Amino acid sequence: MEKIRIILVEDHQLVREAWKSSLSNDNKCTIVAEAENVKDAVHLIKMIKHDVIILDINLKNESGLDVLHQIMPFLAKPKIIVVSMMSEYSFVKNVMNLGVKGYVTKNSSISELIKAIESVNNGETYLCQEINELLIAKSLMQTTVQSLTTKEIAVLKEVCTGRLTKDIAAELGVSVKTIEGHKTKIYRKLNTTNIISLVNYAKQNGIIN
Amino acid sequence: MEKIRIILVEDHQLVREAWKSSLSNDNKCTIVAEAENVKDAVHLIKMIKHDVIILDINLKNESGLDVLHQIMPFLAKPKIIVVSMMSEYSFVKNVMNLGVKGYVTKNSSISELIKAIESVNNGETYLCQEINELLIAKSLMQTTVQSLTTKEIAVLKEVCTGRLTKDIAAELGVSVKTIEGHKTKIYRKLNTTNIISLVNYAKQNGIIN
DNA sequence: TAAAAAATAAGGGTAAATCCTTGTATGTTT
DNA sequence: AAACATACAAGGATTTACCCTTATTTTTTA
Repeated sequence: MEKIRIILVEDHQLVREAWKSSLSNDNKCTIVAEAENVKDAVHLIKMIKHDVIILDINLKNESGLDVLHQIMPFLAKPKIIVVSMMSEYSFVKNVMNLGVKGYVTKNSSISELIKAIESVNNGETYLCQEINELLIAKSLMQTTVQSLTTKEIAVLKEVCTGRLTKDIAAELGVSVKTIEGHKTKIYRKLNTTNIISLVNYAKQNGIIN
Repeated sequence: MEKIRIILVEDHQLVREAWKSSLSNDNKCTIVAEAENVKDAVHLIKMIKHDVIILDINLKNESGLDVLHQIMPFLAKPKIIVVSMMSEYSFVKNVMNLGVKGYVTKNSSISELIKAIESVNNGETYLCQEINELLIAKSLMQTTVQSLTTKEIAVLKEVCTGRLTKDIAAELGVSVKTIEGHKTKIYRKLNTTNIISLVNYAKQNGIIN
């Protein structure tokens, strides 16, 4: 039987080596390439024949999301498993909407990762236990946060850098009052009154990294 | 020859299992206990006979620093290796000052982790390549940030939660003007004018997690 | 396609944050 | 011990942020 060919994108060498040894023990798959940054990952994915991509989202100073955005247009039937520390609903949702087929948190076991590889390789979708439970809980509660508009997201991005309102206004070419209005709306939608929560929300939803 | 007995504190099962298999391949050490949260870690460290503790600092919703604070008073000659994503100078410095003997970033290789285990077990101190280079660079540059006072750190902690100045003032039992003064001083010392940088500094220096 | 509902833009008023300055206390150097 | 430096506390003045309201445009829905 053919082994499943895997490209591994993970910045921490310690973790990468460890996974490699665990996966090769399993004997059903083989790692054909490794990358620890966005540039290498995109290059290797385009060049090397593979079945499944395992992609860590939290790369050093970069985001695995960039890898997704850059490679998706080039792949016919992408079989991508995202491995992430994030287990927030909207973050998972956004990632899955990019066409990812598997989502495994770092709290999962090796056996779950292997299950994910096999499922995704067979064309199925796989979510780890933790995320499955999260989605069920979420669909039962339905306390969806009112989603932000394009302008609001643009403003939120700027706010999260710590810029002054007047500078954001200059940057986006509108009045200070307009930006303040957007901010008020953002605060109301996200049901908070402080920047820290805004930054956390932005991080959890992949608006910033 | 006796194997080195290791207690492993790491919240991500995926990483924990992977390390376990890598370390057992090495054949010089054996993992006698594992923990994935502060409470279990402290308990196991007190109860189980061991040589070296491998401690991940970034635990889910908790900090490995708490483990350090809680166990240090109970251990005679603690042989602790911290594994962390953090490679900021002052964070490393603070951790080492708590009596840690080894510091390995997650960018290191398995062989570095094994070297660290052997060194620390022999009573030596071990820093991984990355941190070694960092310390050398730092000692050459000497662009030390003016350190914060006790009050300033207390205020910074509160500021990082997003609380209003007047609430912080009430909490600490001083005037709003006093807290504002502290904030101005903090901004000046850290050479910035926005909260976001403050939060980043606080995170990097283990003031918040 | 007309009506309703948001999104965008901005003014006015108030609360909060920031900076500058002064005073007191505590600690350090020579 | 006197001179100096630094930490802490708080007042005054200005800037910035926040919320409420209104007008115009764009998008949804009936």
